[in-house]
Amino acid sequence: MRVQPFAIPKNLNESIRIQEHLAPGFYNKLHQHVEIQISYIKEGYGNLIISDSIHTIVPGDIYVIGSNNPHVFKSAEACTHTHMISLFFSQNTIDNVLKYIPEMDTLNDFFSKTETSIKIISRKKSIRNKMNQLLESDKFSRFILFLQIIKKIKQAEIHTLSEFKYHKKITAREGKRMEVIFDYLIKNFRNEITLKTISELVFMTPNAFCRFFKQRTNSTFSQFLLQLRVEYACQLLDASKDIPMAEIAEKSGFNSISNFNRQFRTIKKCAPSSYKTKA
DNA sequence: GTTTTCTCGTGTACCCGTGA
DNA sequence: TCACGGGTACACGAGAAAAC
Repeated sequence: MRVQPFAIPKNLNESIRIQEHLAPGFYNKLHQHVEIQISYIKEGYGNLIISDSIHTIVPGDIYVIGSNNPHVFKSAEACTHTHMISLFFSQNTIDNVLKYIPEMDTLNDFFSKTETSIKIISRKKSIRNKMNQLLESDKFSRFILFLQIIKKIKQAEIHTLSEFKYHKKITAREGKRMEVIFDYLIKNFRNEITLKTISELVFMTPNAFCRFFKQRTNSTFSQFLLQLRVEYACQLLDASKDIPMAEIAEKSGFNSISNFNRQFRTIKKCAPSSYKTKA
């Protein structure tokens, strides 16, 4: 999962870029780009890994990915169809609007919300409608819709996905390592993974690996693995109320139900049984 | 069946040295 | 200067057992 220094293809005569993604799976390469990204998941499910955090994605979700935040949308194994509408724009676009049109100053603090990446909690229906309209609109209408979407996001209740900001540019070499690490973790999190195994995979000593991983993700290897397992357990709990807790623990990669209970409570601030009741 | 407590082994952080 | 390795202390994760 090399962190691609991704360049969003954009014509010189447009300040925003609309992208419709229709494929069996999401674009699964870890990447980062200067442009802010607003994405509406129409179909498909899996996980969004962003900086130091992992989140379950389901149809209807809307995300704002901050500038240069390394991220990847990973489809679930059983997911065979994905549909996502994304909007890309640079901070300059809004700065220019604000500079010349004083009436737009209500958008002034938009960037305070998008310094990091966020998930939209409220006003999703109207944002979804406008994202859908973007596909059939001409350039002028698109820009108006873009401003309306920004305004809706500014008013919406949000959930911050990650507070962590990695200020340095991730190099190709680092990216290649992260690619190997994330791929291995995502494919094997249900099994036992030792620090020795994963550090050998990227030709590092356990000490060097711990430091490398922490510096790039603000999360320790075991914390990250734990998040992956708990998110997967939540998906299982959401999917069925009938699976016994011990089976969910085992399927999520926990060797004991006691450890599963404790770790779940640490991450989700509630016991697995109460999460199941709420789901 | 689920949650909590206790104990032991391992992962992590820190300091310092080395080499590119 | 930066990335990485070695050594080491300690925090914390994981499993067993008990309690609910």
